[in-house]
Amino acid sequence: MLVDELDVPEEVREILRSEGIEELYPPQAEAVEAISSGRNVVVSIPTASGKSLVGYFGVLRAFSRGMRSIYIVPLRALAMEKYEELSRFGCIGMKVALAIGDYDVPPDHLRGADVIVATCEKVDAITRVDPGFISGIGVVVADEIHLITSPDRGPTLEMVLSKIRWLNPEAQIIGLSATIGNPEEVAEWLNASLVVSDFRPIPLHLGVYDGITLQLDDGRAMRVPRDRTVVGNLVRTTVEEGGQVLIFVSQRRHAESLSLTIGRVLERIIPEEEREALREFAAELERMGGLGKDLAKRAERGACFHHAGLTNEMRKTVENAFRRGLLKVIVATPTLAAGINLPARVVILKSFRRFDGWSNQPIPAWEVKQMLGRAGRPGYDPYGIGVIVAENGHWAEFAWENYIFSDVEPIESHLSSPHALRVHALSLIASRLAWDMKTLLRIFSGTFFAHTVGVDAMRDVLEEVLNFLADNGFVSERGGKYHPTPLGERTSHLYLDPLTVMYFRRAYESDHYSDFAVLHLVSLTPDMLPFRAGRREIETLYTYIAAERLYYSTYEVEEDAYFNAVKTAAVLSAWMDERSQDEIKDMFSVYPGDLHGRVQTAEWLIYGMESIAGLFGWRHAGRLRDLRLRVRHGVREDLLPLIAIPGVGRVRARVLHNHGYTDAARVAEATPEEIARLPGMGPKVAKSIVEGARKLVGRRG
DNA sequence: TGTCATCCGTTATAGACAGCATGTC
DNA sequence: CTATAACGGATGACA
Repeated sequence: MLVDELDVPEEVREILRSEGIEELYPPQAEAVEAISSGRNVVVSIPTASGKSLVGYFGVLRAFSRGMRSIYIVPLRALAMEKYEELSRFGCIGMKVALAIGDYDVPPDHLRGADVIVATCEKVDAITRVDPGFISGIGVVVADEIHLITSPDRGPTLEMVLSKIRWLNPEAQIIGLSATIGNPEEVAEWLNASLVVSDFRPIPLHLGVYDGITLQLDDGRAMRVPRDRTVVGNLVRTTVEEGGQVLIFVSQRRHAESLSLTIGRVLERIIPEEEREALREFAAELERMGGLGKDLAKRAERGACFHHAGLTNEMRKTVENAFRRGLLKVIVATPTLAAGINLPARVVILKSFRRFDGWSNQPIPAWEVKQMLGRAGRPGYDPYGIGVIVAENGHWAEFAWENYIFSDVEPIESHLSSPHALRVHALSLIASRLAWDMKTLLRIFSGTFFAHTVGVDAMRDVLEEVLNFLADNGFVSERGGKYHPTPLGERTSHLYLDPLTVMYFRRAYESDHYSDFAVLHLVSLTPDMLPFRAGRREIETLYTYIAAERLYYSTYEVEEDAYFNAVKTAAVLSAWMDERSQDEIKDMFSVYPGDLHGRVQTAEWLIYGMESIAGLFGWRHAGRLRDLRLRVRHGVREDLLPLIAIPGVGRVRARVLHNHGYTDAARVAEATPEEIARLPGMGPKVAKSIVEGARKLVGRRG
């Protein structure tokens, strides 16, 4: 099918042609045809074979027929990517909105949008507050629908789709998936046409490297001597031929050390004219400080590491340099596997076993396919090569058998877990979509779980969960009918796990207050992933326990969890004590990216705690606001009056404070020239800060 | 007695969604 | 195929 035949506005066809797309790939064409029938569609095709375009077609077709659509993705970074790509079609008058935790567009903005790109949790949150929202939606694209199989987040995706079908059976569902073992089951569940294909626009060769021979699945074999890093020569050959390499490892430390050693391999083969650009790029990273320096050291030689400990800025910088072809190698942890689109000619899976808390387990085949599937850069590479590194003959055989010559696992639902049912049963009752066992089961019977396992299998857990919710005041029960209590309603709207609220209650029932105790409490809840306290660290953490009166004692909680929460609270305290990211890394071995993530979670939970405290008439509720702002901005108490000024964060606020500008009013009285004389403030910044302060003070009256 | 090499036991291990109201250095 | 690499303390050789 040619782009010219595509049933979309001519402007859209022009945009596609301008990107070099003249003709659809066969599976794309098949999917487009299926979507045009108006039926639900499940598309299961390999990574990097143009799935997004299929989703975009669904969205565009909806728009041209006057319907609104939702594009559901699993990651915020993906949401931004899709948002940007869809925004290109703005010329046809289609309004695109982005709805994710951080960048929430106000609901009335969402109402005016034709397409909403959102994470599945966000869609869930919207339907909780306003179930009627769904009725105006014509098309729902569920990208990466295989994520249903994820134990922690899969149930949400499954419930979101089930709720949409329940509330709006007319909505067309388009499920996009990488290759999975049981696409038929998914299609059956959604009553959808199925498009399955293993077509790849750029041929992909898979192989296994044992340190001696690179054996490919088409029979070719090459002798590649191993170097100290095992894969050094593989990398060198590829880069010499003008390709780029993506290496996946299972530990951050490995990513950092391997990228350093690989750099020595590259050093000799990168031409002089590229080195200058690399030095510039390294200087850019260097300026970011901390980890940026580690990156810079490697960047000069054309290799970098990539993991979730990096700040978003560093991640994006590294990704862009790779995309521009400047960076030759990225050594990454699985962050990059499921994330944004970043192909390379050669993808090497350096270690396919990952520690799961018990032992080093082989990772599932679908993850391996997702990583290796990134091999082959459209427009640059004639082919892609995906290499699995095996330490010995045994593991080589394992790789061939389980990863190359075998099908990927079927996806399965984990909706019947107590955690998932607790959260989703409450949300259904809170949004008044269900009010008794019968109505709950009716909605749950539309889920993938019910389709594959049967709804009866969740009955017992559901009953337990309902008792839990009733016993603890989240719902009230009379004659088998459940009503949400104000507590249940707040819990659901705040998107909190009821168990988290059970932890909050310990504080509400206490007359005691301390910032540290609240941080510890928040870190104990199931909604926070705490930092891990090392064996050695625990000793030092006793200092905090001795100095602070916490809401829980060591005897009430599992020991590890207890100390992890103490460490998390200690890190957040250090952040609020205006320690720099470098200091925090030295003190606690916590990376900036991780810190930022926990800060955000803590802020959300403190907000939740603050907003529920009223229901319990907690005397100390008011103190949570200051704590939340301090966590958010990473400042001591005395800076709170300053960080309200636009353009002022923890650093500038401290500078202002040190020079006698202790609140917004004093800043407002200053002249921009005075402020500009302070260290680190340019005339431009000074002007905007003073203006911001004046506006702020003026608004207060 | 001080320094360095080696051995051996110990230790740590990937990722990332959500509320609300607006903007870091 | 039951991890494993890096780290840190202890020990011992040697000057």
